[in-house]
Amino acid sequence: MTYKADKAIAEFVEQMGLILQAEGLPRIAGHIMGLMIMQEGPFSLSQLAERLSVSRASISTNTRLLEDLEVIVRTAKPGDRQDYFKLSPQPYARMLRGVVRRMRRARDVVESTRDSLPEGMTDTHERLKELDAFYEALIESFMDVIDTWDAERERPARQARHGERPSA
Amino acid sequence: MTYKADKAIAEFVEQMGLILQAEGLPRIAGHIMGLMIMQEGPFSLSQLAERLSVSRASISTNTRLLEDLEVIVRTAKPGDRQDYFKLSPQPYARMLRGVVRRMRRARDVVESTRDSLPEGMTDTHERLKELDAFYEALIESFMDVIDTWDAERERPARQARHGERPSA
DNA sequence: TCGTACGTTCAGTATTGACTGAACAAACTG
DNA sequence: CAGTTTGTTCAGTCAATACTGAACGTACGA
Repeated sequence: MTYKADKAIAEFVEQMGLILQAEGLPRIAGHIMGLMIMQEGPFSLSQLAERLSVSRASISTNTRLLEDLEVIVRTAKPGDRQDYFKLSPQPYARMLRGVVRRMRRARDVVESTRDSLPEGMTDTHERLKELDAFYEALIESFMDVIDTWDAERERPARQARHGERPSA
Repeated sequence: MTYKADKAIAEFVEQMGLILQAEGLPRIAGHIMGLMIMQEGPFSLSQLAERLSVSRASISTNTRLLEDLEVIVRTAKPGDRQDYFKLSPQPYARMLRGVVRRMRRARDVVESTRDSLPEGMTDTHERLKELDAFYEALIESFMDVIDTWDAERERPARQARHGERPSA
């Protein structure tokens, strides 16, 4: 019944490509992430290139991107010169941190605009304050989700921790 | 001191263009939104085109886009055949609803993949469950923010409600 | 009914950026 | 040392899409 598994993997990889693309990331980054969710890995750069049928150059740039986003980590196997990649622990929470950073920048724009506003534009001031408050609420809400996830991680685990190869 | 105001408006319009663009929307949509935050309006299609120095065609498509996102509303002035546009009440909360919709679709992908998974891939199943839970938490968190904003609106106001011109 | 103003849509253009292949640098193997 | 393997980077290509100008349909006014 490996056929069903392969089909499910292929479809999910494709879909994650589209989902990540909708978030403004390269499609291949989504493919990599999707594959790693479906199969634990770790995968070498060449393995990823072959598995996803894309150039090693693309894999290189996209793994670096995902590494910057802290979604994946680069690991090494003893006695092997290749770099290996796998999902980092709590990859989604880490990714969310990046979103929060972007949102803080947007909020900063709003605030600096508000500060540079001449007197008398009280109505504009009010609208900017509303937008500022909205960003604030959103950021705080995100942080809550992240914290919850991190707390989950702290609990040292009644099950095996993610990211450990099973001995079998 | 109108110079300072104009400069602040121009800069904010530009920045909102970049911010919206980073969210995957057309830059001009950001310009429109930015202008409407800085100046209450309402603006006619032609006014927007001239004010932002872009074609009326672009304004037409982008106002329709923002209208679909429920960020702006189309209004009419008695005795004037032109369409006028202004920010809708709670524009940001409404925009957030769209994000939630997108996220629900992503979550659906995860769930349907999980359902179509053959027996034995317990590890994969686990990771998909984690992603599913993450989406769930995020969606719920968003909904909270939206509800808070809506509740704020319900309260008929100790202050002037947004979107109403103050008499002063 | 003709003329005008308005908004939409469509074909074409330009820009952005994802992806590739090739050249390259560094680290290992013989 | 020469030869391989591995990852990165860069120039070039291709596809997606934002934006424009023009043509169109519609509704209003004389």
